[in-house]
Amino acid sequence: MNIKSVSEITGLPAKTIRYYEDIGLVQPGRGENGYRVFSDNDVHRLAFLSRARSLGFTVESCRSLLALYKDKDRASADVKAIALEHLDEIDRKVAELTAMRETLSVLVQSCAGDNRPDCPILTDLARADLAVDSQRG
Amino acid sequence: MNIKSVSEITGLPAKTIRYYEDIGLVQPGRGENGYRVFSDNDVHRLAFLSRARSLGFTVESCRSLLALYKDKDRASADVKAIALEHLDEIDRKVAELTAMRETLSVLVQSCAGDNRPDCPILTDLARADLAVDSQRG
DNA sequence: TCTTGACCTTACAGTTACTGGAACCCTTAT
DNA sequence: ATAAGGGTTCCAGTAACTGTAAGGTCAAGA
Repeated sequence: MNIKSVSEITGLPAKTIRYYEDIGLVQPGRGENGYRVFSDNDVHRLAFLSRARSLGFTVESCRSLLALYKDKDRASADVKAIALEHLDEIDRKVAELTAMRETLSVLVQSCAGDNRPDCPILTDLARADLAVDSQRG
Repeated sequence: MNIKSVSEITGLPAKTIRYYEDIGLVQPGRGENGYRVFSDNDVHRLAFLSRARSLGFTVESCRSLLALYKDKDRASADVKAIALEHLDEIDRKVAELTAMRETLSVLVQSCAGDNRPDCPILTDLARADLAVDSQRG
C-alpha cells in the first residue's frame, strides 16, 4: 500500500508517516520505483501510533508501548505504569492551566475593554514584586 | 545592573534574558567591558515578561502586551482582546487534556497491572477503527 | 506519443521558547 | 599569581512535526 492510502486510513499526514520512519517507529519496505510499500502490519502500527498520540502519549512513550504491544510476554503492569505516568503529566498540565485560567479570568473581568487606556491586566503584569513568585519550576 | 542580579530579581534565567535580547524584547546597554547593563526600565520590562509568560502568554503576545503597556494612548480593549484570546486557547487545551484524561483514566482502571500480558490499554490503542476519529484538527 | 495531474522521493529550513555546552574574557579576593 | 565566580559569543539540541523546493514516477486522455 502506498503512503497516501495509509495516511487516509490512519489519519496521519504522509509527512508524519515519513517522519515516523525516520525515527524508526515503522520500517515499510520499498518498491522497485523507490516508493514506500506498507504492509498490513505497518498500517496497524501506524494506526496504533495515531491513537496513542491522540491520547497525548509522547512519541517516546509510543515507542515503549509499541514494544510492549509486540512483546507477548509483557506484564500489563508495565503498560499501566506508562499510562499512569502520562495521567500524572496530564493532571499537572491541567492544574497549571487552570491556575492561569483563574488569574486571567479575574483580570479580564476587571478590564473595561473600552477606548480608555486604564487596564488592570497591564497593571497586574507590571507588578514586578509578584512576578518573582509563581514561576514554573 | 548585571545580568545575574536581573535574573534574581525577575526570576528569569540569564540565558532567557539573553534570548529575549536576541529577539528584541529588551535592549540593555553595554559597559566598557562588553557586559550588558540593565536599566530600571529594562528590569521592569523583564519582570513584566516574566509575569506574562508565567500566565502562559506566548512570547509574541508578550511583545504586543509590552507595546500596549508602553503606549499611553492604548485602548484597554486591545489588551483585553489579547487576554481573551489567550483564555480561549487555555480553554481549548484544558478541554483536550480533559478528554484525554477521561479516556485514559477508564483504560487505566480496567488494566490489572500485574504480571499477565492481557491489557485493555493496548487493546484500545490497537483498535485501528477508532483511531481515525478524534484527531486533533 | 506527448502531456497533464496526481502521486512519490529526498533534503533542508522553520516552528516555540528556550537550554546546554564549549571556548574564552573580566573582576575580585586571597 | 591564581582561583572563583562573574561575564561574553556561538553552535547545537529539544519535541514533533510542517513547509518548501527540486525532482522522479505513474496512469489516463488527446
